[in-house]
Amino acid sequence: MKQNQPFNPIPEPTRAELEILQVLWEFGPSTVRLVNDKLNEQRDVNYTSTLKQMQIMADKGILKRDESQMKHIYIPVEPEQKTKDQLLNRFVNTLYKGSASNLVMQVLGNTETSKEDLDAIKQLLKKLDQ
Amino acid sequence: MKQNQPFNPIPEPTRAELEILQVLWEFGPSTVRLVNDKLNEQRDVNYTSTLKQMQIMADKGILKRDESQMKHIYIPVEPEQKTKDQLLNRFVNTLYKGSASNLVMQVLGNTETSKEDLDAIKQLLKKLDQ
DNA sequence: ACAAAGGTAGGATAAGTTTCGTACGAAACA
DNA sequence: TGTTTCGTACGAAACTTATCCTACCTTTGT
Repeated sequence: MKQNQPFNPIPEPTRAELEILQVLWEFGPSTVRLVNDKLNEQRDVNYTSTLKQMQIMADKGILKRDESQMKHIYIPVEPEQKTKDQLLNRFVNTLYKGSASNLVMQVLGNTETSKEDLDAIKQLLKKLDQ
Repeated sequence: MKQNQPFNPIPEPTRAELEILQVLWEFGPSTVRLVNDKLNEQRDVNYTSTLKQMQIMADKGILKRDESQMKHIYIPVEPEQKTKDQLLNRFVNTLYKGSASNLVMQVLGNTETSKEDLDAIKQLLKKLDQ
């Protein structure tokens, strides 16, 4: 199997890939079995589908894997936050002309947000003020 | 050409479809020619590609069109805000476990936001406080 | 030792997306 | 009036995404 295209940037994860990343982010480096079990708590997926998907992600350089055991362990190459930043940036750029505050305003305007959350946001704003 | 599947919900726009929607949102109901010209300010696209794409969007029910003139006029079926809400919701759900404030906090933490924007956000927060 | 269970690898396939070539009609114009 | 320009329609092709079947190997347990 081909591995890591080292000179190309890691591509953005697709929808199914994102599902897998969520599991890895939550549970840390994992086997295909664990990931597949978690996915099946939400919807039916065949084991080999998850396997194939994770192999492809390794090919693309999204995941690396430890093959020292028979049960390979998969690990995201990029940290969770970096990937989320990347996705958030594209989202803001394409939908809000790159203006993060436009996005924030829509979020605050259109969803109910808990009091604690609002407080946390206010606090962060204060901190940013200096 | 098949039109409007009236009983199915309008699907989320794909990436290329979103590009087209952006133009229509900015310039209002438009011809394929105009949309294609705008797209070509950013990247090379063949006219018939844009045409085909917009025809497909009409098929899916994302766009409707006025065929009374030879140059058909395409119009988004859903208002801009509704489509953006939809996309935002999916984004928040898949990346931030549905917590809008998680998203907001990341945005505020990770990008430079202008003073005016921050003020606007603070004001909105105040308003939400009541 | 052998069967069952669980693992990886590698197609194959189906569906969706994106792009564009070709055909052909309508309008503009020389 | 004839040609060039501009428009739509249709189909094909290339690519991507997602899923799963089959083959085959390794481990486990009887």
